Amino acid sequence: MNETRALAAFAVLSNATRLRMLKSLVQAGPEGLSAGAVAGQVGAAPSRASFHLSAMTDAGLITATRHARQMVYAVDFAQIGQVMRYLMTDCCQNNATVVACCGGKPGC
Amino acid sequence: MNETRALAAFAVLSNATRLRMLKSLVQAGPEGLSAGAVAGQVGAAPSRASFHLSAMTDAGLITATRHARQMVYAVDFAQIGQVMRYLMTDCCQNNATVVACCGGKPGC
DNA sequence: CTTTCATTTCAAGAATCATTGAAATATAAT
DNA sequence: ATTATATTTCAATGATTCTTGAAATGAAAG
Repeated sequence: MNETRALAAFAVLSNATRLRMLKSLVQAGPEGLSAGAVAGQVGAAPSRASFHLSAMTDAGLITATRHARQMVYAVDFAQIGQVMRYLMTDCCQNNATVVACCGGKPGC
Repeated sequence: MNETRALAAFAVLSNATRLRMLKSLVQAGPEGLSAGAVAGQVGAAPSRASFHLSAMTDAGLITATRHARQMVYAVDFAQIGQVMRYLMTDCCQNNATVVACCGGKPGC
């Protein structure tokens, strides 16, 4: 994970439609969801869903595989972990407060 | 932390100038840095630095306090922790792979 | 009270991003 | 081959965002 990739990841996450798509895909788990299913869950037109799913794929946050005549998208959890790690370590220098929040401390 | 605030935070983090400003402010620690010092460190014109620092302040990632005739900005580590937590928990449902990355596992 | 220093605000233009619907592509079924 | 389904691509439009330099504001010093 470098700065360029992190910036691309944050850009993907800064859009409401895409963030909801990510949540839908997280819920779907490793099986993933078809483009049409994602579009349905977030209430987006097919072309709009495709546009955003491509952006997420290009940024490396999700994977795309064809399954018969549908495209199936799934979250790349390791990549998201890398993004979080970049923010925690490269940006925040493992600041204690930040680390504590991620460690699941209730006070945060 | 809710979706709206998280989106604003990601938008802030998706710009190279702002991400570098954040890194400079992290290095500066709780003392913070003046607007001019931040501008100097990232090589930005005063108006441009002010624009981005305002965006970061509005998103809640940094704090602004006047000190004589200069504005001093400092990272709000708790807020950044909240953003990370939102991504880990609300978006990724504490997925094991994501959590492991943040826990500092070397394999990630 | 004028000057100086630090920062912000403003307006204009450039650049990027998002949305829409129509057309095109890819795959499968009849 | 034709038809149907799923998705992507494309072009046009609209909406945000970014950058720049000039002007305005806030605060301290002479």
